[in-house]
Amino acid sequence: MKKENISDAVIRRLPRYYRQLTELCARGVVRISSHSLGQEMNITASQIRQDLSCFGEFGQQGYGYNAEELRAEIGHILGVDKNHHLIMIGVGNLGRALLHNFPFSQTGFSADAAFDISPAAIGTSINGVPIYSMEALEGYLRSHSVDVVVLTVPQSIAQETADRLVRLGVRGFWNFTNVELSSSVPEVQFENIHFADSLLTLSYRIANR
Amino acid sequence: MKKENISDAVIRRLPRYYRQLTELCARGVVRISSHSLGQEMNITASQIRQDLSCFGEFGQQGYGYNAEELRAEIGHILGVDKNHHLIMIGVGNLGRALLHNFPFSQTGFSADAAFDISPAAIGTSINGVPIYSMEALEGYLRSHSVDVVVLTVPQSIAQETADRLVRLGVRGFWNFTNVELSSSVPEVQFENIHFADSLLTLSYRIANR
DNA sequence: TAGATTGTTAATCGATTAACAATC
DNA sequence: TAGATTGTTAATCGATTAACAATC
Repeated sequence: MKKENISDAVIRRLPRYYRQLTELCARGVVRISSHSLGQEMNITASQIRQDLSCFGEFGQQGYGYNAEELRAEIGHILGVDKNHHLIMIGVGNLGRALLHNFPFSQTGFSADAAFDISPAAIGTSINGVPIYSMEALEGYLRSHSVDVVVLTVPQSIAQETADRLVRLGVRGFWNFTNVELSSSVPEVQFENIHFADSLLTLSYRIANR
Repeated sequence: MKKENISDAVIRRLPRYYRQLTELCARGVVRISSHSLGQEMNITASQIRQDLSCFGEFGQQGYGYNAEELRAEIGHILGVDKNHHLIMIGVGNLGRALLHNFPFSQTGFSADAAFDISPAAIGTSINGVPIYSMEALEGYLRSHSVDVVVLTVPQSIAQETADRLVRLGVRGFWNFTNVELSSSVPEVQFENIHFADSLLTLSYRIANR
């Protein structure tokens, strides 16, 4: 029975399922039960079946799930088969690293452009992604559709940059600025990567294990 | 009343409290109640008081909390006043970006060394952090104490590298490899930054907002 | 058919929120 | 003192786990 409201915890497990199934498929596994998938992932079979039941019925009694099929279904739920358009604001070390290494296309995104204030960077491109000046932002967004902005700008201008982009119609932010961003426009989605928060939880755990 | 077992959810909120309090202190705020802190963070006052009560009593009835004091207490719980030693394995784009930009010292860590296989990189240093060859790892760990290893190596060698380090005594991993690592040594702690998982949850949300 | 495993309902567990006596 | 706010206990809510009828 499909659910209306799906909890954040469920959504955050979906990419893990997808990752595990991708690996199983690569290993040539054709068929997998919730029980054995759970064993591989350290999760109960119940939880897997509950999670999946939020989105539909993908298995078969007495058989389990077809790995390739389930992988495709979860990929579809996550949107890896979409062609989302993405731009990056701020091309420092981290931005460069992402443009060089992150598999945007495998996750359903096409990295179309980057923007920076550095005169040395403007006009060049990284891994095929052209870098424009920050002044070109308005013009670009008028003529291109952008689903997600990767924010890799300095903390000091993070919120104002986000506000500017929201005014231009952007509704999804992948936020690496370590600033808690917010917007008065309710449908705007922020996904934060807070490196420091992550390391601090590790710091706590190594001291209290 | 201090608690024995503290849930992961609580621990993951601590850095956010710390971050918010740091900002409040910078703004010159001296005194803060759980209620007003909660408003700023979109969290209930109850939850804040519950969370803090896991670690001690830091407030005063009728007054609230001294911002600077509470910040210091939470910082202490997280270990920002420790001098943890950290090394990095794999100095690609992402590793470089972290060495250049991440405020290790502000989080209680000293980045002591990095290791890579690239002959061009070995012998150089980044932001004062020397880069050694992977063969030097055993010797280094015999003579230096290392609390956390930042893993920024290719996926294909992630698990074997982790195993090698566990054998050498490492018990904390900050894992950027996008591989689900595990160890048979129970006290080993992994903290994962899975960029793709993060972006995929955003992909889901912009399609289902 | 018999065995296996699903999807779903019910039971349990844990985390969040509310309430309030204690007290600054 | 009166008002405010804590720390903590109790109530609620939601998420995880267990159970099981349905069925491949």
